[in-house]
Amino acid sequence: MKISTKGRYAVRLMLDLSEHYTEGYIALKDVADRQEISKKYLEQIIPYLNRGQLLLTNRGHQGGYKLAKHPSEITIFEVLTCAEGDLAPVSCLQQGAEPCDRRGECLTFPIWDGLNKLVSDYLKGITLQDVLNNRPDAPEYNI
Amino acid sequence: MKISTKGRYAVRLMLDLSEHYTEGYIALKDVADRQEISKKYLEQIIPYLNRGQLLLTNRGHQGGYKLAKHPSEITIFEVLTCAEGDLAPVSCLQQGAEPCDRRGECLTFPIWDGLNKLVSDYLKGITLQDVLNNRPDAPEYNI
DNA sequence: TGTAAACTTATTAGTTTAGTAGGAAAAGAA
DNA sequence: TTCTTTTCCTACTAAACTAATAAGTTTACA
Repeated sequence: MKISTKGRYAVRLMLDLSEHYTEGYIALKDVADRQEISKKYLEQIIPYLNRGQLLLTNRGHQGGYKLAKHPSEITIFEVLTCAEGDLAPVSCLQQGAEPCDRRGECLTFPIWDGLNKLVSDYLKGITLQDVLNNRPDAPEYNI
Repeated sequence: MKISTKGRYAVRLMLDLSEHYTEGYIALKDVADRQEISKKYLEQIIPYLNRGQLLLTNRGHQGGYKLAKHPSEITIFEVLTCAEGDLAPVSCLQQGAEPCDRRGECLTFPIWDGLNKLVSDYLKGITLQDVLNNRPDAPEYNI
């Protein structure tokens, strides 16, 4: 039931971009320095977030990344599923999975199904903005 | 966020023993046959459940396993934590973990903390008996 | 003494994790 | 044009984990 560094770093990257949302395109180097994460490793996580259309990119000099939507419009669920893939606790619950042979007699299916819904709903209920607002030093009004 | 076969098989093993709770000691071979799980693999999962004092054992001829408590007194949470270890989604939330260097400034901690509580409470709220009662053909009163 | 069961330890092929490494392509600046 | 700074892309790797299989030991009933 662990979340890998890929997912956790993706969330931290997106939160860092949220904190600097008004500052235009942010170089990955700056995020890596602030978050103390290997820039080379972050570079590998970026494509997953791009595939989910969560980022805007500028290449070359003064280039960098910017959130494709306002922090209040991006949920932790979106970020995690982009980075980690389907969050379903068992493979038979994954999007497009064909039902397993034991499905009819499977006593455990409802357990995992319930767990999946619970986790998904929880993570869908938290936006990047929500996390920022929850900072110890959060201003009363953000952005 | 996957649950491994170790955890899933542990739950199925415990549910199988729940279904035959009144029949004394059940040989692992029978569970393995019914559940279509390698008996040799189940043998390796047993020690985890034993460490959690979830099972009673009889060795030798006519031996087998039996739940140490009534199915209504064993939760899915207990079974999963025995088999899989701490279910916390991030290592800094694990039992006895020392707080990480970035704890003070970590924006993501509350996310994982909330997720951990949510999942734990959900799984603690489901007993083996609850799962049996939820069977399509469940009798009105069990055991 | 035979047999059926639990118990123990070792091995293994394959996959995943968490990176590191090296360079190509783009684009603005000098 | 050339330099520099950035993203982008592919390959590689050590270590750990997963999901078993295998071989044999111990226990205890018949």
